Amino acid sequence: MNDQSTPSYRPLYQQIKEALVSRIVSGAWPPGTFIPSESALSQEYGVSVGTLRKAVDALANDHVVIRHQGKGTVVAMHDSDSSLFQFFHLMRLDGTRSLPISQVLLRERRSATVEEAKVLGIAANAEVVHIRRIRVLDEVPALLENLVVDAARFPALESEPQTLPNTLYQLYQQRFKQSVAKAEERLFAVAADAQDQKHLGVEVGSPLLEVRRIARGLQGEALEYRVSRCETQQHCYWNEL
Amino acid sequence: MNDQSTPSYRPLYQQIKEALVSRIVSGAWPPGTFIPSESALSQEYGVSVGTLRKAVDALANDHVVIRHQGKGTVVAMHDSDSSLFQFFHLMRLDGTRSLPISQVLLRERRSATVEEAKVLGIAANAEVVHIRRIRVLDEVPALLENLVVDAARFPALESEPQTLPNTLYQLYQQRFKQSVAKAEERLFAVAADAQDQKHLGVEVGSPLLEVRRIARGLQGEALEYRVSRCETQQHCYWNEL
DNA sequence: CAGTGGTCTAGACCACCGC
DNA sequence: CGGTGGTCTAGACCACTGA
Repeated sequence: MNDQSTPSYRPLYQQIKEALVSRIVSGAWPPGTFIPSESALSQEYGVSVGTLRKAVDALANDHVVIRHQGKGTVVAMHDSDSSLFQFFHLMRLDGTRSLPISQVLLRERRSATVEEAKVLGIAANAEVVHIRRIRVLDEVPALLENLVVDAARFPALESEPQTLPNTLYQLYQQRFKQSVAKAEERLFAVAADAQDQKHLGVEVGSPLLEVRRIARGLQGEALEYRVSRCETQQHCYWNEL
Repeated sequence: MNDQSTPSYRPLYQQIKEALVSRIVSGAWPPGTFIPSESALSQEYGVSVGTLRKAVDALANDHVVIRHQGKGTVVAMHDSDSSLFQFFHLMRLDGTRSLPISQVLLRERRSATVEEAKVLGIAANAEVVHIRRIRVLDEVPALLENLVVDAARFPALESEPQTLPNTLYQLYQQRFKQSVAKAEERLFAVAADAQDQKHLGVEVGSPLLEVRRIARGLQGEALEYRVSRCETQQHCYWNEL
């Protein structure tokens, strides 16, 4: 919900939500740390607990923060089971899900294409880091991923760390202080080309599911543009409405 | 009264939410009608306004009900613009969306297949109504839909009404008192067959997006099983994470 | 046990709608 | 103007956690 049409009046809890987000973005509360208790925060901001709760509720709803009754509220990390599957919608035909392991095929720094620059919101000839990898599920190549990020936002990603982790968003968060908070995906059915044949072991021309994802940070900035091609004999893309 | 000392603790607002849902399901508040005001309902249930609000908030979040500040809260109808697109995730490549018009190709009553019976939760040889239609977007055939519903739950749907409306969920709600509240979709990439060629005008073997949807009612019962095949040259499937 | 988040209350005031 | 939902308060008690 994003209407800035009425600058006249803004609910307190929304202002506080944004204040909390910027404190997280600033690095004052790194992922994995517990934020102050609700009563402490309500005193700090000079509002009632109920109002502060509404702000934190909104953050928890956006998966920015995770509540734990009796313990406290922790800034979401991209390695907790709960958030691992937020951006991974492939599942086996029987409904079970697990994360694929990955094998990097290409990793380079180059100029952005027109499309990439537009999606990432960077200058026309700015540099990007391009990673291509294949992801293996149940010992079968399931996904061929191509992703680009702004090289200025992710410095030296083309060479460091030497080996890339399975879950890149975790790396983005820990090494580059960039948390992926939401994403938009557009899905297409496409015909496999020679590259798909080589890496996924499918016939040229056979149908593949192509997922084009724009991953965004806590404040809506585009962080990554990712195009994945997936075989849907063993797996499918799952969605709840 | 609010005693109900349940063995396992359940928050009051959840109990009230369910009470409200069953009143909607029972037909006491048909879609489109305004439910009583929050203060009236809080008195009726003997709880504070805040607690009742939390119940209604949950309903609004599930799109069961729509709030209108200054007017009241209305039971969701499947013809309001806001809910029309809840279950329709196809959009043009430029991001705009509109609803397709439809043309019925087949409409019959027959025995359920094993898969259909399992999905709909009905007996192995129970009867279903099967509707096949083609949906046209921007004057181009975009979707080939096949859907089945339990014939017992939707009596005489195979023949009445004589002409089917564009938005079937509206018909389900108005004529059969069955509101689709949520759905699960599984997406696949498939190769077009002769039937797809005939109706969508694509080459046999060309890639299509297949969407298999289970539509569920207010209390989770499977109402409809729908398999759609879609051309993704002009359109794509859109999702937000 | 003290401290956290989760529920619930009773009331105040504000923004909005329709008459 | 009265009635609706939306915000906010101040405080109580409950359920859960960990030392």
